[in-house]
Amino acid sequence: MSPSVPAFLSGLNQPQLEAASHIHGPMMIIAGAGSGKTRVLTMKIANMMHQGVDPFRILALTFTNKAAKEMQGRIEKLVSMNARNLWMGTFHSVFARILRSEAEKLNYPPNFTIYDTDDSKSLLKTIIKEMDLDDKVYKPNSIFGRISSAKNRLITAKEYVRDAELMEEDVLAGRPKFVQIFQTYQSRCFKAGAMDFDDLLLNTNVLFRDHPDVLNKYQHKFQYILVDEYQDTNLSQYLITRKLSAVNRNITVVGDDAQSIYAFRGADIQNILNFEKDFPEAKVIRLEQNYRSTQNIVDAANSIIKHNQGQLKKSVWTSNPNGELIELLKATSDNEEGRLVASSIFEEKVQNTSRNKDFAVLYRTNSQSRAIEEALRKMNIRYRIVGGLSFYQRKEIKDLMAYFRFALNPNDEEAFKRIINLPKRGIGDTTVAKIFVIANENGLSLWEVVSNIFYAMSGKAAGLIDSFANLIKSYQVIIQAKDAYEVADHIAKTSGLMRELKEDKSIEGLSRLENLNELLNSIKEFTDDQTREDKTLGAFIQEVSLLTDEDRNKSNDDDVVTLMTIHMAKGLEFKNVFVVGLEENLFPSQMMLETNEDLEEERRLFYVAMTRAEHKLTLSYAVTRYRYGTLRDCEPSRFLKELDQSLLKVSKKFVVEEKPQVKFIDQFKKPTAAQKTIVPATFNHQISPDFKPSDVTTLRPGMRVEHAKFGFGNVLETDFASPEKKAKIQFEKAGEKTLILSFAKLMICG
DNA sequence: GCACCGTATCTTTTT
DNA sequence: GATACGGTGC
Repeated sequence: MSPSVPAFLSGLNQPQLEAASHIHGPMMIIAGAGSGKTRVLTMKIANMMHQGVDPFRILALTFTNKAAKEMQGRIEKLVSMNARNLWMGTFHSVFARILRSEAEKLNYPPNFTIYDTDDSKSLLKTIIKEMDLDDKVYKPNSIFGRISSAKNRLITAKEYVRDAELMEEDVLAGRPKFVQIFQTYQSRCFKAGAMDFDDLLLNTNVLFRDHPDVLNKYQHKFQYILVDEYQDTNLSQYLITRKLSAVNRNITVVGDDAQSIYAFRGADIQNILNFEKDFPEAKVIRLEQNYRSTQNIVDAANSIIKHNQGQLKKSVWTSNPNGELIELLKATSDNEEGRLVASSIFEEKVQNTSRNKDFAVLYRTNSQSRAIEEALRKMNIRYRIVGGLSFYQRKEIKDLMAYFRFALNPNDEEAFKRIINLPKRGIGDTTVAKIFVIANENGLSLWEVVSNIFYAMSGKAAGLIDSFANLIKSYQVIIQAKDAYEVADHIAKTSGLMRELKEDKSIEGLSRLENLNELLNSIKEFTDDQTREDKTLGAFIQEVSLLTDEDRNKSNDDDVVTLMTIHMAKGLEFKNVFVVGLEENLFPSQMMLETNEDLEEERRLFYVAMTRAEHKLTLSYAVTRYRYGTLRDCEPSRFLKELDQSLLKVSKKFVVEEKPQVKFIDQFKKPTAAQKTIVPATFNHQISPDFKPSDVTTLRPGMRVEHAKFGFGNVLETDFASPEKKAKIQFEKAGEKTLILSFAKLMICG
């Protein structure tokens, strides 16, 4: 142990302490779910500073910018030092910053635009149209995916053309022109002074490859490098960290191969599996004690993940109490699933005085949020949806931002397309297409054409374009003189965007106007921040273009239920977690059933979802669900069968389908529970004290059984032939039911 | 050039 | 069920 162990490390367990106090040399921390990984990382950085390392020399790559900010705050408290000079953030934001200061080495303007996915796809669409290709064959979505995956493997358009194998693939796949699209896309981005998300990482690699002096500079600047969620790095990110740490070799990577869930965007689990090969002298630490979850939750999660092959050796355990069993809710429809979840939250809140923010509802796809939302709204439970359509993806926000972008970088083709005729100024698609043709044929930039339109065109359209160009020029003048808020406010008011929305009196129009005002407010906050040196609009755009929705959400302590995809939930924890939609073809996703690798990633995703829960985990599935606009039958997820059944408790809760108009009939049918449609109800079956589920394979017609929810009944028939083993049972009170035996807990009486 | 309407396609997940 | 696109009519 080093001579001076700071007091703040005293609360750590042995492996945690080892991880935090060992500063020099490479280290891999294999951190199981809930093992205090963030805490260790925070402590380790704090300890570095405590030992006298200049924060300016530390680079910490985190998964979200928000995580970075929080960590920074905690570090400052621990060492009572200013941690502002720490380089901390996501790969994308840190290297965007570096690329800006080195931009001219790559012949990019320092104020280059960052294209988001929408921009990229829209540009691809334009190119495909211009090339006169069939967009049924060349689908912008899949073209984008292929370009992205090439770039993440560090294959530029130039290299792609030279790769006979890749070209052959394209020919066989019926898209021989792919590489031309790739090349055009790349040169159009470059001409527009724009990088897409993948370019940020790719170009960092190019920068380091072609400019050894620059690489050398950063290798010496960043003497200590820490990478969180290392299992989710792709080749591009992996090479960046390996290059940067090659000199000092002070690299700490933290990760958990069991939580690798980003293969779809190029993450390579081999990066973490091979770390010891890259750094043979690496110290490896395993954090296996889970402090977050109850024994039952940890056991349940372990019972899932053990179905995967090829994991690093690691056994997550906990000394926490057993806690409650994992509850399983079965719903008849997606809407009922929502109501079951909402009423469970309601009940739990009443019984245990829980707060809204103790709950999270996690799902596989964003579209599942709607049913949950509706149910929560009806029960007056406040909630917040994280992700989905993020604030900065909303049309009105993108529109105003496009004005900002275009004024700052008038070669930004995507911004131009958005605003040239918005609000309507009589410049249609034909004219816009003409401008691009003129620019491309004469080797001129977009702005060169637009700002000198009379050299290229005449007539009414030319006049309209000219006045648009003059409007932008007037903005460019103001940008030089005023701060971000003043400029933004001016543009919002004079561009006509706000006027248009003010005239729209519909609910949507109102909320759009509100959103614009919210954007202006956040810009005001930006300029009011006293610690900020650069208050220009350009600085604002740069900061904002890499924020995720979660980063933006500052009102963290709002008392609301959180709704989000499992992907967004990574790294978070909640007292009560609901994982909904556990159905075949939804979770695991239909698209992930082809290969075993894909299926294993889905399983890891389920593992991540389960391990978010501290006290109570509830799973749910629906028997029918609306998909593609029609009601479809669903089968319970295979993951439910993989789960250790002894940890499962099939819920006694149920909700009656809403039938508002036929109440009086309901009263005869179900006198106890039918009126209140939303409040959870139970059959008043008093479960026997010695109730113990029997081995259901011995079940035969005529047997008398007890069910936890439905009470006593007689077996009418059994079906062991179909994959889902079922039994039809006549219950004394609950009526006739067909139960799936792998889920139903039945005790054979007598 | 633009507004309206019918049809097609879609849903994995995110920086 | 929602959006995005293409076609039609003004």
